Formats: sequence, C-alpha cells, structure tokens
Amino acid sequence: MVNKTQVETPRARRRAANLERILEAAMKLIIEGGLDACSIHKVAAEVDYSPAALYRYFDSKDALLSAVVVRVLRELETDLRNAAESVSADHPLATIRAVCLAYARFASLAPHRFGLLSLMMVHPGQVFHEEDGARPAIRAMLSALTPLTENLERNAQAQRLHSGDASKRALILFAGIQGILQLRKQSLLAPEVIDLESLLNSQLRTLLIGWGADPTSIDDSFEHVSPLQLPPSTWNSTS
Amino acid sequence: MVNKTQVETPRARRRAANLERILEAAMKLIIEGGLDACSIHKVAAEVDYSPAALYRYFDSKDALLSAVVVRVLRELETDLRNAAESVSADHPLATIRAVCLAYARFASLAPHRFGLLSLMMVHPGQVFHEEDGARPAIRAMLSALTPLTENLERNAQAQRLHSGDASKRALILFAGIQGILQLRKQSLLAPEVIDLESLLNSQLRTLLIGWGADPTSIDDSFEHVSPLQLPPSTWNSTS
Amino acid sequence: MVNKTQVETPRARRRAANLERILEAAMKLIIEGGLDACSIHKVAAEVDYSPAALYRYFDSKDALLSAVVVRVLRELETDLRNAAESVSADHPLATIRAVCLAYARFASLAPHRFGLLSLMMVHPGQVFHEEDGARPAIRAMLSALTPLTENLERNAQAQRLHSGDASKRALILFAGIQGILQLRKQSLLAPEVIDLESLLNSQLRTLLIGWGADPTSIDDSFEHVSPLQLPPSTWNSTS
Amino acid sequence: MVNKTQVETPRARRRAANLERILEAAMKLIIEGGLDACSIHKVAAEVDYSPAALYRYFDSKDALLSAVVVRVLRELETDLRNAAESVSADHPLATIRAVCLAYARFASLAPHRFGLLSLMMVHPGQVFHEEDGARPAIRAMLSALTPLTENLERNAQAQRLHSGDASKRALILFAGIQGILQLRKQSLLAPEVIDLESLLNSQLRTLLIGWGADPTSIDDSFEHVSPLQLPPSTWNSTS
DNA sequence: AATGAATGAGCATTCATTCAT
DNA sequence: CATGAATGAATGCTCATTCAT
Repeated sequence: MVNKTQVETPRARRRAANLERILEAAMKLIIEGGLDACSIHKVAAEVDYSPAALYRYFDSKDALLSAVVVRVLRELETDLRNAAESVSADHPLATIRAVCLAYARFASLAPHRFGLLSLMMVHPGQVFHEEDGARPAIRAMLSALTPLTENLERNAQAQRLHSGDASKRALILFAGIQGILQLRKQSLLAPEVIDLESLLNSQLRTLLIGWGADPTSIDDSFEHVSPLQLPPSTWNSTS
Repeated sequence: MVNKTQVETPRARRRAANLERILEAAMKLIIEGGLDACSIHKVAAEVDYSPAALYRYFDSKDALLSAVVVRVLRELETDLRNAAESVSADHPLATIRAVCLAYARFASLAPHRFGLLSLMMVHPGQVFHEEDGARPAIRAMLSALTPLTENLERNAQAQRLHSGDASKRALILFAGIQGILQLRKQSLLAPEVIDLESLLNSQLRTLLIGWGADPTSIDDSFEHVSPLQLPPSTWNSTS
Repeated sequence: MVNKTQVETPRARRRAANLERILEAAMKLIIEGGLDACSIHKVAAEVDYSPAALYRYFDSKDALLSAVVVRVLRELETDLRNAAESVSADHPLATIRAVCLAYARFASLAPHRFGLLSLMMVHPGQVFHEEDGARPAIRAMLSALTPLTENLERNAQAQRLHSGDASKRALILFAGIQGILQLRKQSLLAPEVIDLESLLNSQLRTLLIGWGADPTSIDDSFEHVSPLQLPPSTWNSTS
Repeated sequence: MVNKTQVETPRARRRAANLERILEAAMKLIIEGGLDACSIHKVAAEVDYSPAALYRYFDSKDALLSAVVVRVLRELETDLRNAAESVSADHPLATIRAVCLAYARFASLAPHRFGLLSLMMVHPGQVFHEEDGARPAIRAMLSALTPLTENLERNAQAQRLHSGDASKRALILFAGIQGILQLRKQSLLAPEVIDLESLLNSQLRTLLIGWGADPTSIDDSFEHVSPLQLPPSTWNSTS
C-alpha cells in the first residue's frame, strides 16, 4: 500500500507528496513530544486531514510508525556517512571516531528521534504491535551501520587494527555507544558519577586498543575530530 | 507507606503478604503482555482486589512500578553477586566474565524483567510519569553494578589490568553488554549476522585487552566459567 | 466547534439536531438530579451515544455546561423582554415590576435552570473547571439584564425616578431579587417567617421609592401587572 | 449523636474536644481549598484519625458539614453583633451600616466560609444530601440575622425609619447584600461594570430612603463607619 | 474508641479504528 | 479521495462508606 514504486502519473505524484507530508507531521509530533504525542488524530490534525483519511495511506498506526522509523534511519545513515567523509582519508582512526561522535551528536540533538530508535530496539512491541511492522525497520537499522563497518574494514586493511570481522566490530562498537547514550537519562539524576562524553571517549579508546590500535596513533588521530559538545538532556516522555 | 519496618503483628504480616502478591501480579502482567498490559485495573483483577484497594498499598501507579523495578534490580544484584562468588578468587578475570555472563543469562532467562529495566533506562518517562518515581529505581540500578565495580577494582589491584577508574570501567562494560543484549530482538530477524553470544565474548575480550589484560590469561581464565547457553528469544511486546 | 454558521446541508442539520438533543439531555439531568447527576457518561447514555461521541460536539465538559448555561440565559432574556413588552408603554413603573416578576416566575417555574444560574454565579468553579468556560456564560448573564436596564433608564428619562446610573440600579435590583429568590429553599423550612412574594413586592417598592418614585404611582402602576403565583418549591438537589 | 448535652465525665470531655478538633480541621480544609477539598479522608488525615473513626462522631458527611455550617454561622453572628456594638448607640443608622459592612467584610476576608454559606442557601442539596442535614443549618442562618433585625427595629422606634416589619426588612437587606456579594466572581471578569463597594453603598442608601430615612442623616451617620476595603477575589473552586 | 482493609461506583478523557456517505 | 460520525474499551484515580477486628 505504501509503495506504488512507479511515481509517474500526476495522481501518484500527489499521493507521494501527501505521504511525505504525513510522515513529516508524524516526525514533528514525535520530535516535539515523543512517541506518546504522536496519535493518529494529532497527525491528521497536523496535515489537515481527517483521521480516517490517513488510513488511505497507511494500513495502521504501526505501518505509519514503521515508515517514520525507516525515514529516521535514513537520516541517521546520511549523518554518519557525511561524518565519515568530512575527515581526510589519511586518518582512518579519526574517521571511526568521527562516525561515533556523529551518532552521539544525533542522539543529543534529535533526542526524540534517537529515543524512537532506542525504543524500537529495546521494545519493538511498544512501537509496533505486529511483528511485520518491525521487520523493515530493523533491516534499515542494520543498513545504517554500513558507514561504520566500512571504516573498520578500511582500518584493518591499512593495518591500523589487527585483522578481524569488521561487521562484528561495528556491532560491538554500535552497541557500546548505544548503551552509553542510553545512560543519558540516568546521568541527569546522578551527573557526578556518569559523564557521558568521557565514557564515550574512554570506551572507544579501549576498544580500539583491544583491536590492536597503537595508543599513540589513536591520540594523534583523535585530534583531527572536533570534540563532542553534548547539551544536557531533560526529563520527559520519549527522548 | 510501603514499609512499616515492624513486620511483627499478624496484621502486618498479612499486609506484607498482600503487597507481595500485588507486586507479583504486576510483574506477571508485565511479563505476559508488556508494560501496557499492566494497568491498575488489571493488577487489581489479578489479585482479586478492587482497583481502589491497591491505592492502600501504593500511592500511585508510578510507585507500584517503581517498587517492581527495585525488586527486579535486587534480584539482579543478587544474581550478579552469586555469580561473582561462585568463581574461585584465584581467577579474578574469570570473575568478571562470570558477572557479565550472569547478566546475559538474566536477560535471557527473565527477558521481561530485563526488558523492563531496559525500558526504564531508555525511557524513564514511559515507565514513570513523575521524576520522583524514577529516582529510587535509578539509584537501585547503579547499586546493582557494584559487584562488577568491585571485581574490576580487584583486578586492577592484582595487576591483571592497568590501573584506572573502576566505576567508569564498570559503566562501559555494563553499557556494552546492555547494548548487545538489546540486539536480541534484532537477532531474531537477522540471525545470520547477529550472534549474541559471540558478540558478548568478543566484546569482553576486546575491552579487557584494551584495559591491559594479557590475552593469554584471558583465555585461560575464561575456561573456568561455563559458557552461556542462550535460549532463543521470541517476539513479544516487552522482552 | 459548536457553531458552523452554515446550517444548510442535511449533515449540518443532523448535527445541529444532535447538538440540541445533547443540550436537552444535559439540562434534563441537571433538572432531575442536580449538577452532580450531569456527567458525560450519563448525558451520553441519555442520548444513546457513547461518551466519546460527545467530544465531537463539545471540547470538554466545561464547554458543554457553558453551552447549557448560555442557552438558559437566552431563554431568560427572552422571558424578560417579553414581559417588558407585554405592558403598555404608558406605565413605565409597571414595566419594571413586570420584568422583576418575570424573573421570579422563571425562578419558580424552572427552578433547576434558575438553580444552575445561581450556582454559576456563586461558584463558577463548581460548574466550570477552567476560567475560560465561565467567561462566555458570565457575559451572557450580564447581557440578560439589559431589558431591566433599559426600563430603568426609560423611567428616569420620564422623570418617574430621579436621574441616576441605570445599570447600577439594574444590578442592585437584580441582586436583591436574586437574594430573595435564593431564600426559596429556606422558606420551605420556615414558611411562617419567609413569604417570598411579599418580600419581593416590598423590596421592589422600597427601592423604587428610594430612587425617587412617587408611592402612589407605584401602587397605581402595579395594578397593571398580574400578581405572582409562586407554586411551592420542593427540596431537591439543584433547584 | 453529636450532642451529649452533659459534658461532665472525663470521657465526655475528651469526646467534645475531639469533636472540636474535627470541626476545626474540616473548616481549615474548606477555608484553604473550598468544599471540594473537604473529604472525609482528608479531614481524618488532618486530625490523625482513620476515616472510619470520624463516623463515631458524625453519622455522615452531611452531618459533619451541617455542624461546620452551624459553626460558621455562629462566627458570623458574633461578627455582626460585635460590629453593631462597636458603634455608639447615638447613631442608629450608622449601626445598620456597620452590620451590613461587617457581613461584606466577612464575605471578603473569609471567602470560603462565605462561599459555603452561599452554596448552602442556593443549593442545599449540593452541600447536604439529606434534608435533615440542612434543617439546623438553616435555622442557624435565620438566627444569625437577629443583630440586623434588632437594629432595624430600634431605628423604627427612634423614628429614623417609618414603622414597618423589622424582620421583613432584615431579610430584604440581607438578601440584597447577599445578591451583591455573589457578584464578586463576576466582578473579576467585568470589573469595569461591577464595583462591589459602590453597589453596596448605593443599595443600602436606597433601601433606607425607601424605608423613610432622611437622606442627610444617612450621609451624616455613614461617616461614623469606616469604609469597606475589599481585597480582590480570585477564581477558584468554592469561595 | 478506633483502626486498617476493602469496596464499588464513578469520574473526564483519549485512543485506534470503522463505515456510510 | 476524503470526510464526519461514531464506537468501545481503556486509563489512573477519588469518594463516602462499611465492617471485622
């Protein structure tokens, strides 16, 4: 239903545009108020549609959310790729750091989007009520990691790291960052014990060393990436 | 309200028992149907109470959930501590691994409890509606990590690891495991690319090396800990 | 939401009719059981709607009650205006009396409506939970007084009364009547000491004299207005 | 149940004291938050009793409220009497004004108490759910008027007013003041058109003239009574 | 005399969804 | 293609009251 693949006829173009507007509205609501603030009624009101009309575009709320998630993941992937490309190819380790920080920055600047992704990972059932809704989202999530994988691979080939399974490493790295970023909320209530930025740096450094990187090169490379400036999080529903 | 310290009189005993039953019921509902399935009405029905009666035991739904979470965290802390003690003190690295695996085992055997904890970390606002409800839970969460911290410290003192901030390391380790365990759901839909057990092992090994452990000792020590046997997860709402 | 101005299409007509039915039902419930008996659920049941359906007609319970009150006030204003017009313009003092008696008659014949108005005046917060709900109702209340103001002004210009602020006089007159009519309930329990009709007459006479009317003309004019026949009130919640 | 008439035994004394405390607590709650804030549970909490215990002192919430109202009315009667006595007997008209202003002052300084009385007059059924609860309250209300009646009588005998039924006049005066004071809430939303103090003065003056008082003496006498300083009312539930 | 436990009815409001038009 | 009307179930919570202890 969502895809008509061919976007030729004017009708189809209008439809695609509407679909876009709906997605945008849903995103906006999530961004502003978290998942709870994103109800069919509110989305409909946002795009000047009746609630019923949305069902012409999405079979269910799950389907809509799935589409939103996919879209968020595409944004994220773009972010990560840009980050990777913004660093000179001479500093492969720096590139890895840049990608990691880009993810952290995304989590921080777009907390509701990040929250949505986290929630979907932790509790797909809280976001989607049918397994089918989750599947494409999860696929997109894995795909968003490719910039990371590619850079790890490149580093191994450049002998900056011992050889090893790059996608495994990407997952470990990703999981680690994810785990730390999720401490954001906790860091609000125990800021003295949880310093996110320091944790992220320390984690990345440890892993790279564990994978065989030379500590000195790490520190050298890291200077080529501007440090993270995390604005503080706040306590509300979804982010 | 929840605590009366004196548990002597029969009345108090009955009360404590009821409190227990309520908590159990709430847990059961969460386990079976996720957080959404745990409403005051449903809990009440489960324990053959009127909804109003529950308010004699908990001031609010938040308070109830907070109690549930704290209880789960106490279970977890006990698990971790037992795991640590089950390993001979001669193998400090092995002890760390034991604790990590205990956490993974907990996540796997009690997926809904683990899911509840994760959700609370990622989205406190989805679980608690007032910051106050979250505070004790978060405190308990940090406290549950102490077995891990203690062992990391012990290893550093025994020169198995370079010296360093043990609680920082504990958080990094915890966050990493957490991140990987959250891939459980994803691993269902992409089992060929995500092998949880292998990821966990690899991650732990990498971090320990990064912190200065001798690879050979790691492999030696690890043999003293029985490997993880993760039963497959299934797709439902909360786990 | 309530008004759509265009009442042309059949749909709009149905909608208007439904709105009417809902208002009527709410009134009926208030009449029969007082404000407490007028809950969204009960109104819905009365009109064979689901509670949720009412929210398509009114944004909130406050809004519904506000609409009820405004409607009652419009009825009242019409009553007062009719009363004024039913008296020959040759007898301006009589006209004032007619308006006052019309109000008393309204209070007596539609005690629940009167009770609702009184309650709203005394305890807006008991009727409306947001100040916004009260505002239009209060405006309508002041507007309902205009027939009284106009006639007082006319009398002053005709030199039947000393000159003076007509709207001030209207408020004083209104407040006085209101105060006396509120003794209705008390008069039930102490009928020998409280004779509503006599009090009303005496009050009006005194005020008019105080404003400079000639006692003889007063008595003359009053003969042109049929006396009040107040049926006894009964004890229930709202009237 | 409430009265044991004999307050001899120590037991009875304790009981009376408790009764007192309960009434005080109920009053306090009403004063602070209006009628809605006065629930059996809250009163009980206030006096460190269980809700059930209150039922040893009052048969029902109605009975409790009735007692509160009676008590408020006794306060009011005392206020009015003091006001009357604070004016030299040489100025009988001034005394009337003093009593009226005392009522206005009471309404203004103790808005929740005044609100309770008004509510009870307008909607006994909103305060009491059984007619029996209302009866003593209403009796007390009439009795509170006696200072006013006495002074009107005295004025008539001193030929300051034409002769006439003093209790009728008291009721008219009371009703008028009551009616105006009830505009307090409305005056908040339309302050330019409703000036309470001016209305009160104008009303009293008009009535006294209507009852035969000499305008000049009125103005003379009034100078012996300090004017009213009404603090503004605010919009909340019961006052 | 007083308590703690418990009840059952009730509250306003929101939700995703369906269906005739 | 889109709407307006409507639903039914659910939500957390409060209340006056009762009763065995």
